[in-house]
Amino acid sequence: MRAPCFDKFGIKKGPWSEDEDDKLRAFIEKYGPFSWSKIPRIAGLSRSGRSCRLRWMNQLCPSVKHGNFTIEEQDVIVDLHSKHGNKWSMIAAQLPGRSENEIKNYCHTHLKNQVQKSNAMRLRAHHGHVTLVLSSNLPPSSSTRELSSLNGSDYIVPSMLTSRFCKQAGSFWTEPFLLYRFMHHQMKKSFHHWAHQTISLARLLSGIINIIDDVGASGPQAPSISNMARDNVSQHSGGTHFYSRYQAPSISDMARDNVSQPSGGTHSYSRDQSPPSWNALNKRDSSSMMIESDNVQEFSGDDFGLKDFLTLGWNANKRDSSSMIIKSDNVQEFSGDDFGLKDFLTLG
DNA sequence: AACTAGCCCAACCGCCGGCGA
DNA sequence: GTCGCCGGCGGTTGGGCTAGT
Repeated sequence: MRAPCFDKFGIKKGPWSEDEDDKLRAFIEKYGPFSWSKIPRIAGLSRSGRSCRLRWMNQLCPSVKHGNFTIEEQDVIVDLHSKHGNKWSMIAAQLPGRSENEIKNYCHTHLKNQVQKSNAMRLRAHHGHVTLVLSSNLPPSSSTRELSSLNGSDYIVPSMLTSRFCKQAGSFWTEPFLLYRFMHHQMKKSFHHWAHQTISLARLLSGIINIIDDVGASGPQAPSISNMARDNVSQHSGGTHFYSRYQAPSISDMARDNVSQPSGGTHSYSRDQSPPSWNALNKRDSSSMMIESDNVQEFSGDDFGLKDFLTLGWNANKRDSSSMIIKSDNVQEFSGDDFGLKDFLTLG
């Protein structure tokens, strides 16, 4: 909060005192907000009319609700924002008791944070169901505090699982809020539908949770992303720090170069004809964005299922997220020519 | 315990449109 | 027509607070 001060006209700025609040409240409750420019003088406040208006509208008005947004309110915000953009007053009009400033602040913090953390996903045990929501694509500078926002029931899923949902990711980089809308209104719904309709997959997902839970509870902790950044460690695997010179094309590069997302078994990347290795993909940006498959069951099949994938030594914990959290004791299995992304994708 | 990073949010600011003189 | 005032809107700031190191 800014320290209280007076401008050259003697107008006070900065936080409101209780006394000022009382004066403003008493005045408006008695006379109503008839003229903001006159209120401060008549009410005996050394404030600008605009300041009084803001204070009343955002804090003092009895109809203003304070506290966390409910899930329903969040959904409304996401939906309306996706339709109307930064029309805070319009959004606020649909949320009785919420000021536009509050909604604006909410969007600036929560939604943008979500966008920054956009590429991997996490599984969440939720009312007995499994839901899939986006988790973090955290840059190396991300603080552990950001990571700590994952709650205890969030589990990180190998990024390959996210691929099914990334076909619609093309606009993520140009219109970030679409991502959030997509998260809540398409992905979640889509995943519910998909998970419930695919019995084997549902079993698989349940298995993943159990595996991750077991491993995460007792397994070794992956290094924090901040520590990895500090140590210039690009990837952690089975206790060994990987330093690779190979750089997979970043998603932002792909967006810049207008490279289409690989999809449906035609997995290609025009800037680099050889498919990047799984290892390399995990290094930068959202590897999962580049992994695409229409046939998710291939991950649960006998030839090479996700369960096998996990039991090959993949591990996860609850501290970090996205690919950082997934480590492998057999990472060589998934890199290089012997088992490249292409093979991985075409298995089935 | 001290330090750091960054989240949170109240409050400020500039801009714009409406309206009356 | 235009000038100034006012209120509304959206963007930005800055300091408290807190979790992580």
